[in-house]
Amino acid sequence: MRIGELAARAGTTTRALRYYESRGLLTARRAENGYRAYDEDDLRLLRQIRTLQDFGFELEETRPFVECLRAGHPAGDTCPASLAVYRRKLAELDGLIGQLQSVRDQVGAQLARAESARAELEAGSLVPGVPGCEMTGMEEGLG
Amino acid sequence: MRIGELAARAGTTTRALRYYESRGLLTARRAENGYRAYDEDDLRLLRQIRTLQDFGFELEETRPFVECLRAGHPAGDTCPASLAVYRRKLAELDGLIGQLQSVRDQVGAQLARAESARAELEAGSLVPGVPGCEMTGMEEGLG
DNA sequence: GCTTGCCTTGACGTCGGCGTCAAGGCATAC
DNA sequence: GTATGCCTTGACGCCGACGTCAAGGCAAGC
Repeated sequence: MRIGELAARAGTTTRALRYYESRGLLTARRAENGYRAYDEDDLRLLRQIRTLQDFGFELEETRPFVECLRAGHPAGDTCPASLAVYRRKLAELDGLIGQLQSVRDQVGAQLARAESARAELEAGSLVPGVPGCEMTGMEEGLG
Repeated sequence: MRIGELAARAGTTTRALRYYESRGLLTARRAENGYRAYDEDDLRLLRQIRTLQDFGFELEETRPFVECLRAGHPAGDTCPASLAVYRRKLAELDGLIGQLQSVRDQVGAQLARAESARAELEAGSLVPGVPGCEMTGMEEGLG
C-alpha cells in the first residue's frame, strides 16, 4: 500500500507519515518507481503511534512502543521500556492534574471574591462612573 | 523607575516587558534620554499580568484585567469583562481536567493490562528471546 | 579618555508537529 | 497528446512568549 492509503486508513495525513519517517519512526521500503510501500505491520505500528499521540504523548515517547512492535511483539506495550513510559506519563498526568486543580480552585476563589465585591457595590447603588465598568447586565448573562 | 528595576521587582525580564508593550499592554512614558519610565501603577499592572500568566492565562486574556486597572479600579478583576474571562477559564479548566483525568485512567488501565500480561509470561517462564524484551528487572525498579 | 552597566531598536532562534506551497516525476484514463 | 491524481523532495510558515545576539547610545566612576 502507498502512503496516501496508509494515511487514510490510520486517519492521518501523508505529511505526518513523512514526518514520522524523518524522526526515525515508521520506515518504509521503496517500490521500483521510488514510491514508499507499506504493509499491514506498518499500519499497526502507525496506529500505535496515533493512539499514544491522541493520549497526548510526545512523538519521542512513542518510540519504545514502536521498537517493541518492530521487535516482533504483538503489542507495543509489552516491553519494559514501554511500561516505564506509561509510568512516567501517569506521574506526569497526576502532577499536571493536581496543578490544574489547584489553579482552578484559586481562579474559582478569585471569581467568588470579585463577584461578591461587585454585589456589594450594586447593593449600595454605588456605581462609579468609570468607563468599562458600568452595570451592563453581562454578569448574569455569561454565567 | 526604569525597565530593569521594574522587571526585577515583578520577577520577570526586560524582554518580557518590551514584549508586553509591543502587544499594547503596559505602555511606558519616556524619559528625556529615551529610556522607558515606569511608576508604581505600572508595577501593579505588571503584577496583575504575571499573576494571571502564572495561572496559565494567555497574554490576550489578561487584557481586560489590565484595562480595568487602567480605568482606575483598585483591582483588575472588578470589571465585567474580567469576570467573564474568569468564567471562561473555569469552564476551560474543568474541561481540560476532565480530559486529562480520562486519559490518566485509560493509561492506567493500559499499564495494568500490560503488567498483568507480563506477569503471566514470567509465571510461565515463557520469555521469548526477542531483543529489547528480556527480563531486565526494570519492571521493579521504575515503579 | 576609558570602562562598566544600563538602556535603545531590530531581527533571528526556540519548541512540536505538522500545514502548505513549489516544482517536478509517474501512471492511468480518455 | 493531455488531463488527472497520486507520488517525490525541499523548504518556508505557524503558534506563544519570550531568549539571545548585534550594534550602538547614555550615564557614572576612576
